[in-house]
Amino acid sequence: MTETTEPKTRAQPAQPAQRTERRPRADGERTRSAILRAAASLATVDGLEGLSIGNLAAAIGMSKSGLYAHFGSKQELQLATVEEAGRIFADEVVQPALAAPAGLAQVAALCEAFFEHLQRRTFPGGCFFAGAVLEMGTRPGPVKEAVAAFQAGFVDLIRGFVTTAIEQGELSSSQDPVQLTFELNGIILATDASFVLNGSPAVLDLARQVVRNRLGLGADGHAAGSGQ
Amino acid sequence: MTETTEPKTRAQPAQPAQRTERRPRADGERTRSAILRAAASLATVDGLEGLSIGNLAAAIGMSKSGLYAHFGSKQELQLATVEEAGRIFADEVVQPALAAPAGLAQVAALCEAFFEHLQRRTFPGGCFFAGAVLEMGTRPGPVKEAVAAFQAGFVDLIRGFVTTAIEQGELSSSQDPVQLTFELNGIILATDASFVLNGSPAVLDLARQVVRNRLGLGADGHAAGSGQ
DNA sequence: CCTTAGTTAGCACGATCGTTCGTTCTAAGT
DNA sequence: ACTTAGAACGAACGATCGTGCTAACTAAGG
Repeated sequence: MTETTEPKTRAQPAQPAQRTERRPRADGERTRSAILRAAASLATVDGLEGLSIGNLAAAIGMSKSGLYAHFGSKQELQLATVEEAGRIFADEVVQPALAAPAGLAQVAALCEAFFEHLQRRTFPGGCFFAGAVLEMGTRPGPVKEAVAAFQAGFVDLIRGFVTTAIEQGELSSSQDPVQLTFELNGIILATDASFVLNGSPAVLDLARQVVRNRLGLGADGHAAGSGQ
Repeated sequence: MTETTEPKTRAQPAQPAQRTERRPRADGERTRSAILRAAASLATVDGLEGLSIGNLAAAIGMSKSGLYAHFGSKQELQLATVEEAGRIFADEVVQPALAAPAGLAQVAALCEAFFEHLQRRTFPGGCFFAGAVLEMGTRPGPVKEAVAAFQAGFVDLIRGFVTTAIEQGELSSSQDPVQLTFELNGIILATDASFVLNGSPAVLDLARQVVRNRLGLGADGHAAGSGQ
């Protein structure tokens, strides 16, 4: 043993190169990012458990052992993949919503950003976390915990937006933010399920209309009417 | 070749023992049922793809090859498992709803039957189809088609109930049955996701309240008002 | 009773799983 | 320039995957 007790743990990006311990090389970091991007995509198709080292290595054109060296175990790879998916989700869904004005518009922006996240087909299997929640929910362990934490954070985010909208009088104060948040989360899940199953973006228009109606917004601005 | 072209397909229970072809034995049918019941349960934990012949055989205490003889391939086992899950779902969720009076009460009864289906913990991994839809949605083939068909049938069922409720004047005719069905399906999915992830029946009460409010029903039947 | 055919088990196969090891190459710190 | 250690590789491991093949057992129709 040359140094500390922990053998391999990474995950401290904010370390001031103290003590000459654990210094990842630049090309390694680039490869690791490429691995995780591919892993997040593959996981939406094969699941986090169905994701195999061999397939993943073949997908990015490197050897199993070379890839494996970046993570000490499959579980570490899964955890890093969840992290990566969280970053992507934060970039594509949360950030656009944060850029919107607080209140009802922010709630709508969050939903819209999610729908565009699906429509843009960032992942071939729809929303990473929608699948991961149902897959890992029955598998206790650190991976489930990570997925649950992200999901809880997302729900908290929605509820915060909803609460603000109520405080600003844009939603009736008789509305329960918890219930409305639950409904919006349900709309999001139903949209993802239908989109994944049918592969058609038609459901996104339905979902947008449902969100507008539920939030008491007019039909987008101009063309109201038929829909469905 | 002794008879028809199809080599092994079962799935015709209503056959009058014609021609002395394909006569399954009583003990075989019992075993097959036991296999499928265990398969449906295991699939809600490991997924339809993660379900392995070895695990399943060990779970019911028989050999891999003995079990395998009941189905010619893993795909056939998956198809039979989806069928079995469909039967269970029809018994536990659809039937109670069909027993309710047509109209708004039937919509509520369907949701309530689903919540009780979860609460009773028929499957350790929550709703079979909620998981199967997201898992198989990205995997083209007969299994996905079977899951999609069941899901479509369930949505049609809800929409039929909703439409009847509107026709009977129990719901405003300004409501779009497609949109309301989408919302109810979303509530169901969100309930399952939360229940699977947290394992707590607390979310069921929230879901029940959300359904009542969405359908314009008073808080349970007597005390209207506060409800928060 | 005897025959027939559906069960079931045992064994083994090629493939793939996650994982380990030893080695080579190369980026980076001195 | 020399040294150090991360990065990537090929090969191989034990285990398990789905899938066959064969033989013993047994319920059921004649």
